[in-house]
Amino acid sequence: MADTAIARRGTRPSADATRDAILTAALDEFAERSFDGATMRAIATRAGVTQPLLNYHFSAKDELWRAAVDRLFASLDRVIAARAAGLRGVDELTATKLIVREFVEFSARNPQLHRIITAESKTDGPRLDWLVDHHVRPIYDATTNRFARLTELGLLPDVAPVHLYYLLTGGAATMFVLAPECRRLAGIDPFADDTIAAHADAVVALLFGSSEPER
Amino acid sequence: MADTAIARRGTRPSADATRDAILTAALDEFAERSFDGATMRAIATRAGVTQPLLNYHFSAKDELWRAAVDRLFASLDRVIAARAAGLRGVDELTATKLIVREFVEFSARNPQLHRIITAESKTDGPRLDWLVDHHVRPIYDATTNRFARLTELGLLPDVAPVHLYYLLTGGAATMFVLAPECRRLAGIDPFADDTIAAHADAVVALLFGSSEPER
DNA sequence: GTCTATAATTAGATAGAC
DNA sequence: GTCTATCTAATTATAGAC
Repeated sequence: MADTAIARRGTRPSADATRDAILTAALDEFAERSFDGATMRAIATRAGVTQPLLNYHFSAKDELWRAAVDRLFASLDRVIAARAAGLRGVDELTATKLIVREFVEFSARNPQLHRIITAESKTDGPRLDWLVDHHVRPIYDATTNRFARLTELGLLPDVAPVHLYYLLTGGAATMFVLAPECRRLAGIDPFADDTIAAHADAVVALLFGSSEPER
Repeated sequence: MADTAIARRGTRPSADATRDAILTAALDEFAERSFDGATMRAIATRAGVTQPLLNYHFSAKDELWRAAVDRLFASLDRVIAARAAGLRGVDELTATKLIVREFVEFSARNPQLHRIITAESKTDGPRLDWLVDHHVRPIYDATTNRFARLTELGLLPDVAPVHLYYLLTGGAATMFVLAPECRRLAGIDPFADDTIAAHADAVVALLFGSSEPER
């Protein structure tokens, strides 16, 4: 991050803000319409600039996609690392429950994360290769290692970690990924604070069999 | 189904088989690449016909999409109805566990179902309207009514049905929707028979707290 | 019914002025 | 850095022969 700031020294003052606006617009468009459905023109309009300017800041559509995804995962990593750092000394089961809650909350505040993962992970291709190698694998390894330790301690049902991983990520994120559907079906706003908290309660209760949320 | 057969009486013998091949190809393409990413040419090639023939059988791209989705949901409805019919007289908890297992199995054998739902339910639009009105709402209502009854009997944790619905559908389907990712991360084939069975076990165990699969 | 050929539209990317 | 104008390629859909 310091690197890029240094690398971009000498650019005009507005450039960084423009780059940022483009990345935000790109993330939303890619998440809502998937890679093929998102057009460079739509992203430009959403960012309040003209379309060729995107090709000035990012040489091609898929480079823009990678930059937007990088920023999103950096945000996730920052949030989870900060939460974990505040839990040193706490027993592993309680720490895991609280990290899971943080993950549910992040999934709700940033539905783009799982929308993009889902869109790209359905089919093999260069974007999936990149996504797994650069971002998903470290998260998967850390999560399944944690589950394996808890299962060994008898604190989780004896289920292979890969199943727990997809139960957790799918169960936590789907209501927010499918927010427009959820609004129609249930008549509720999944992004309301109390709905997010209730969903976090439900995820933790089903995974760990506890009905008492801890904070 | 009898209706369409009657309505199409008089067509040449090969027409029905061609229509069917097109629908199968369309479902796979739409599921893998989403609506915008799927091209009529790719569908035609996969079906072994030329592109303009799709516009002969289906007037436009989104009519083809609807026809393919209709056939898939008809298959789901048939499978679940058959399973439920075989469970008359069985107590509701056991029946629900077995229907959930059937649903997990169907999600594995037909990952197109949740791939298409996910792609379309991220954004409001005419295809989501149609999808919810014609297919998802009846399933949602039946599922949440069942959950509400079981919760009232104390057989499910006291969690609002909408949360259970998204925990179930997301938890059951995600591993199969993201099969290419899962292969890379865990090095396993999620579509292997024993993996599907293990995932069904895990879903039932976490939802209903039972570790003994029933059949 | 199914094909070949093609029209009309829209996409991503580049050239060049300011 | 950001714009206007435009190129090339690819898309859906239609016309018309067989």
